[in-house]
Amino acid sequence: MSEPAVPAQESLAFSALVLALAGELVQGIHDRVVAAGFADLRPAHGFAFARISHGGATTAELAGHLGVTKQAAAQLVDELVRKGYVERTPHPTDARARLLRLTEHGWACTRAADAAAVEAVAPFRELLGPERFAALVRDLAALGPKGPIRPTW
Amino acid sequence: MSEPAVPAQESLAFSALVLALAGELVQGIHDRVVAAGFADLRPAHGFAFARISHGGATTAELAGHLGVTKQAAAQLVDELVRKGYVERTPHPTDARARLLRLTEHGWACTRAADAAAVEAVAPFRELLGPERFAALVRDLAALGPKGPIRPTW
DNA sequence: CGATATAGACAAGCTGCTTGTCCATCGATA
DNA sequence: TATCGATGGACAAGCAGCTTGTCTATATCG
Repeated sequence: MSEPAVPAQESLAFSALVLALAGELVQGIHDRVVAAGFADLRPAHGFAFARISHGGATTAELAGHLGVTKQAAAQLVDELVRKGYVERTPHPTDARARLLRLTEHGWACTRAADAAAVEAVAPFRELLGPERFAALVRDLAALGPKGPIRPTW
Repeated sequence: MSEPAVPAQESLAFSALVLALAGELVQGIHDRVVAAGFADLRPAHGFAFARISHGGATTAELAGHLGVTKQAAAQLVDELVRKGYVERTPHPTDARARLLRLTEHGWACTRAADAAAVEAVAPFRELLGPERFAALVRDLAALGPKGPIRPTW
């Protein structure tokens, strides 16, 4: 075995770096979103917003994307509806289902989260410079990670 | 404002990619660790192992690193002790504190987790090739993310 | 038209984390 | 050395987010 000693170190460093970076991003984004006035949300809600804003989501569908049970998703949606971020509208073709849609407040939060993400990433971008940063994003994209899908936080 | 339109897109893509990648890594590593026979652990334990294996950790210290309360950390340590991964030893200079140490079983798990991380990263490494992957790791390291420290999952 | 699957809701329960309180011991200071 | 605030750790109670299990209404396929 002992052949890939350096690659192993590199791979370990890679996962540690990605995990550390993700933690820092989550924290940084969440802090800014809270500071922007959306203090009644937690990081985990981000993925739900992403899916709902994409359109065509039902509660069961959302549950699948978040990797949780329907009840957990229903509870989360309930909370977001109570807080005015999401509304349930009748589904055009399925009388059982309810189509989820962001309210204006929900869209405002989404915009704030996007701005927060850009701000949180800005120092990294400046650290590497535009070219190297662009290359970094390109290489990360090339890895084709299959899923925000699962929150895991 | 509208000046940084493309950078904004790029920054958004960056955070989305890092988060997606982190989720995939967590899942991939955890699955392999479970498959290696350590089924009684959850992803969140990883950070605790990392800190304890580093040496010199007490429960309160661990709590700080994990970003949770002392009680939560104490509970987690209790569980790891019960399951045979960690042992509490007397602290050499502080009669209040207990020094945390991995057992042989704990070290075995750490080795399995490292191997799992390397395996989980392998496809990415092959996708980019050794040179581009090394450059990627170098650039990520240059960002100097300050903390595994906080689990957030 | 009948059988099976699915969207969503209701109920109960568990687990991981929190806050609050307490004691023993440490470190600094008088 | 005696005292006092700070700290490591433990105990207790409570909460929030998630789970499994069950039910109804509707959809879809034979």
